This record gives sequence, C-alpha cells and structure tokens, in this order.
Amino acid sequence: MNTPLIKLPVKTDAGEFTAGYSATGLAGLDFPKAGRASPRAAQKAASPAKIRGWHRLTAAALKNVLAGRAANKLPPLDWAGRTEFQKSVWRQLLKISPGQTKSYGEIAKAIGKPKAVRAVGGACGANPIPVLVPCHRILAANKRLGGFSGGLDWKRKLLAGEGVSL
DNA sequence: CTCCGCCTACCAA
DNA sequence: TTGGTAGGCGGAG
Repeated sequence: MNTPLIKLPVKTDAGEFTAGYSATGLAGLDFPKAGRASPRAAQKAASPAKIRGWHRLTAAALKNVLAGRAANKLPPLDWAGRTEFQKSVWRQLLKISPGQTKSYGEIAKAIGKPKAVRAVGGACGANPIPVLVPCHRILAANKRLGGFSGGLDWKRKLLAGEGVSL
C-alpha cells in the first residue's frame, strides 16, 4: 500500500510549484499547472513538523535554482520504488552545478554503461523531482536541446536562468 | 516477449 | 542544413 503524499505549495515568481512528501522525504515536485487548486490549507496544518522542515529546504532550494544559483541544501529525497538504474542516473545529475551541462552520453559513461544512452534519457524523463534533480542540465550530443518531460519551454527557461546558451 | 523513448552516429539529399 | 535509419538498453505491460 502506498500512502498518498502530503502536498504542499511553493510560490515562486515562476508560478506555484507543488512538492509531495512521503514519510521519508521529498518524493515529487510538480511544475505550476494552470487551473490546479492550491493544496488544501487543512493538509498544511496537518503536516508534521518534520515535513514542514523539509518543505522549508525545498522552497529555498527551488528558489535558488530558479535564480540560477546552487540548490544548496536539499531535504532527503525519497526514491523508493525506483530502479537502481534510475537512481544512479539521478545521483549523477545532482553532481552537475548550475550553468554546467552534460550530454546523455556523458551521463551514461559516468554510470559505467556507455551504451545506455537512450535509457539515460528515459531515466531523466522519469525523474519525479525536476529542477532540484537537474535533468534540465542534460543536453543531447552536439549541445542541442533534446527533450524535456516538463515541456521544452521550462528547459529553456531554466538553462537561460543559469546563463547557458545553446 | 513486444513496444516505446528527454539518444547517437551515419549517410543521403 | 534537414531527414531517414539502425543500433542499443532500460522500463512498462
């Protein structure tokens, strides 16, 4: 049985993101979605102090990244139920600092599976915590944009905010 | 097993 | 430059 996540909003000048927490950490982050109601106040009040503490970190980190700065401190990330392959890819992403980019091929090489290039793309697409786990810093070979599950507009915007030009 | 994908390298226009 | 293609690998069903 998987308990539903506790959802909390993060207001930024780029819109209201929604963070989702499990009992062990931040498990998801959603881009602002037009027409989506803000998480209920009742749910906020009910959230344990532990989660509110994580949420402060999430909110600060998110604002940092949106401003082109390093996330700095992140709450624990809950990657339960994900495959080892995906986790190894995401761990690599966390090593990339703002303004840096890597290709899918480089990530594949870094995790010791140089030919799993396309699979790396799949893992990026399955990333439940975009922005903080910076899948947007992965470009296709030859520095082309590649894809982005959250929408290419976000990818462009995030990269531009970090001073990356294509 | 089959199908698909945030890929790549390569070849032809 | 664009466009098609085949190889490769992990994930979902």
